Amino acid sequence: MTLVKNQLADLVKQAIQNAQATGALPPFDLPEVFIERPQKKEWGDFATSLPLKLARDAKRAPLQIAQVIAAHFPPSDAVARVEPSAPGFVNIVLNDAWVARQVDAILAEGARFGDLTPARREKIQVEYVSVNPTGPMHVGSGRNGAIGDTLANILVAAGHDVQREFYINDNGTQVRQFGASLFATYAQALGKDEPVPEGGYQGAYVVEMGKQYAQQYGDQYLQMPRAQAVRELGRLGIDSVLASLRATLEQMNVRFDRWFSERSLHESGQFAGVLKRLQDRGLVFEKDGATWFAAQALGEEKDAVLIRSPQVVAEPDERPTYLASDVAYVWDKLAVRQFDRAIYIWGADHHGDVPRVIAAARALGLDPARITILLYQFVTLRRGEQVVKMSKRTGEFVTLDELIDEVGADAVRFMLITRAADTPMDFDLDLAVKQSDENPVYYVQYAHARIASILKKAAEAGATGDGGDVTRLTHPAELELIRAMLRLPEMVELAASKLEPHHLPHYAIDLAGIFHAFYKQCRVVSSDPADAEITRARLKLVAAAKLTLARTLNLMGVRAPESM
RNA sequence: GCCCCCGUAGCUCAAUAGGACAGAGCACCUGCCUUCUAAGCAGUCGGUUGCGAGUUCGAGUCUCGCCGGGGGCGCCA
Repeated sequence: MTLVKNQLADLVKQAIQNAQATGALPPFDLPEVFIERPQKKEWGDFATSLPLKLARDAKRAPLQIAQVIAAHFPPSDAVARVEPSAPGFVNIVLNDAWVARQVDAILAEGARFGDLTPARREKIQVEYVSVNPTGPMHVGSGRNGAIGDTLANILVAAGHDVQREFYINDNGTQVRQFGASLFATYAQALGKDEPVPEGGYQGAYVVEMGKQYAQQYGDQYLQMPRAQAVRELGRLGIDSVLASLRATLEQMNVRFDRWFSERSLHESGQFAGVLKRLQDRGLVFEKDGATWFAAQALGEEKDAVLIRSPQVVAEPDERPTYLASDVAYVWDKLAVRQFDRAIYIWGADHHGDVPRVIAAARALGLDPARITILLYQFVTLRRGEQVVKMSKRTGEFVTLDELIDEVGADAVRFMLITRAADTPMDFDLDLAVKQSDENPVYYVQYAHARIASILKKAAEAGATGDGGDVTRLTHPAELELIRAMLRLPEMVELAASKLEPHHLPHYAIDLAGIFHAFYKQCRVVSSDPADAEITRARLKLVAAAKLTLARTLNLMGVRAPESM
């Protein structure tokens, strides 16, 4: 479907060219025409402030330019009126009959309504969550997953080839540390006096896991060399944590195409190859026994360590830093797997790492414009006035699972994507639970369920929308509903181009509200034979509305229930 | 000290590339269920967009300074 606003932009362009041809406007280069949605209904369905921007080049007063554009506007069956408006807007009002006919167009598109055809179909990777697999997820990672998965859905709708990936941090010190903590709780479960090491993982879940391993494997890990037991328990622990992360994420409808192991970057020699490339470009040096990336040579503030020195870290496989993996990973994404774009969803606490990854990409000869690192701000968890501090090391936090249990997966996911990513979120658990009944997500889902109920009632009465004449839809509430549905493709375009999923839930609330108002004013299923035609038309209308709501909910990863 | 993000109604947040009189939900108050789901509808109340300058025809949005909150500046992960 071509976006209405793109068609209108073309018409505005033609109007200006027509005016220039007749001499009503002087010649000048046409800037890109932006069509916007005005805030007030009186200002029409669409508007452009182009005359205000054109005033200088056209050497005319803005309002006069608006008048000229309106007077030279080419005829279109979609447009009823074009009105100049002070101080220099052109307001465009759609033709109601054309609007009504879009119901048939929407129904024809079916579940694909909202899909776009991009100017260029790109191969895009979205990498999200990627939380350390050493414990349960907290709400922050939930925000990551909700944003990433929704964004991936949006990019698919926008016509791109999207791959969803979870990067598993299964390399280096933390695996051993996690393993050492598990070894301790495991040994404790078998009656040994074995304290959890300094800086180890302390949570109750570590104790739980230790007990479970003791039950499952007996004392076999006490029989082998300690270092081996620690390593094996570490990997075992990561695998079982990953399985539970996956279960939690699936509850929220967050899914992945691939789980990518950090360790594989080192085992496959990928990192070694990338290091060689950097060395060939003279961007690697040795200092104090460590191997450094010469980021300063690329304009960064500081150089950064790629491989720690043996004096500091004894185990060879624990020497590569996070940056080392990040450098190999970005190479893998853009050069090996050849994604056109790689989108990373990171917590704001990693913002300091952004310049180094970008610098590394440049150093490897990759175009940094292909990389987007989307930072989302922290979620502050409160219970009333009290801030809930979270730390995986101390094991003190509210898990995402607990939150989902209390509030529900749909509500959690909806709340987490409703705020713009760069807005720090305040999440009051008391309020969230209290308000879960009145959460906007239920308002939207309720609209969908209501339509399902109407269609069920209609089916029972033997009424269908087949052959309905949608041009009978002339009630203001009907037309407003159709106009609202027509905004879905624009929302997809907006959210995809700006990588801002939060527009979707706001649109959903809007659309649901307009449906509820329609529902109050216009009865769909009527037993009066005189209403047969309007009933048919309205059944088409609500079918289209149901489809539009369902699509919007699906894009957000939220269920569209048939009943509530 | 330096760097990044944020500050909008009592609360949680929107505001599409700088556009028109800054909008929703929650909370509060007033009405509305004999007909398709009242998890609903209609309405009331609520603002010096943290403060002060600047750029612009036009600033919540851009620039500078200040105030407040969060985060980051390791051979941690």
